[in-house]
Amino acid sequence: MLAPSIPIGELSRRTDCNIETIRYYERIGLLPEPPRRGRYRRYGSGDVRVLGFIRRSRGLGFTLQEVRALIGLAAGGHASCAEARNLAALHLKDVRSRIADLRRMERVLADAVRACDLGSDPGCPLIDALSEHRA
Amino acid sequence: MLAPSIPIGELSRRTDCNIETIRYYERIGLLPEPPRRGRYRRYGSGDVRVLGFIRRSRGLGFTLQEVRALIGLAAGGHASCAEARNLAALHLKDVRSRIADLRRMERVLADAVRACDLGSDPGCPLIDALSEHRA
DNA sequence: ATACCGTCTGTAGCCGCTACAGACTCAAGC
DNA sequence: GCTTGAGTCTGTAGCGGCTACAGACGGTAT
Repeated sequence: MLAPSIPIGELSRRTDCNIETIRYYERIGLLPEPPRRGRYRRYGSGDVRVLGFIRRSRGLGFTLQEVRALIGLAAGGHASCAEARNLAALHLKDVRSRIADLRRMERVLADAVRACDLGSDPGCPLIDALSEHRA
Repeated sequence: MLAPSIPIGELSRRTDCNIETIRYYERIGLLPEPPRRGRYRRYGSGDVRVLGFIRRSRGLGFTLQEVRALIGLAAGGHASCAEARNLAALHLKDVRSRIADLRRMERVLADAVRACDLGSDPGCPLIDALSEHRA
């Protein structure tokens, strides 16, 4: 095994992850503290893999807590698959409900913008919609 | 005009807005400081309307900055409609791009969960997808 | 009198970063 | 050797939009 030799800047470039974010992940214990050459952190290819894993998980919208769990499951054996699946399924539900929320917003906004463009309304359709109080 | 007589708890109930949030809005200058009876805030029906407006705007995903602008536009005359429309159109774009992001996540997650359920994979499809490094 | 609810202020926490300031290390060029 | 510049370091504070206390006080009902 080669001694870890990747400086933080290069890790940042390779994983497309901000340097500050890398240090943040270390601070909160998501990434292990790497060995140092003098005061400088030095990373190995394992760190590149782990950080890549984290970034891809984040890209799917998992919270850092969930990422923590996923890393644990990834380290564990085959048996973890069911747990990972459940975590993903739960998160998928959440993603879908957020999509539903956004779609509702989209519909109302699009309607309001369209009504504004038509200009047949005496007032402003958007402002009116926001002002109206119908429970 | 009646003297404002609605205590904060009732305003909270009427607008379905947390008491702490109401005070937060006041702190950041989104809601005006109401008159007080002793140390207690007293609100009027105008406040109910404004806070309702704020809550509905938030419900459409507008940021507090945008809400601030919308309130200004609502106070201004008819001429503000075009500006309000543009604000909404801009925000709509943002909502749509967030939907697109979430849909990408949804697709990947759903695929992974499905693959996990099939169980034909030697490893865990989700963990593998997160581990794989293909740029 | 006492219990209880409502309200008050002030502060700190949540998430996931991001953005500094100000110090240092190190290699290359002159 | 001396300077310059890029990279890195620590520590702290900020963002948005709340939310959650603690601990004090007010007003009403029993």
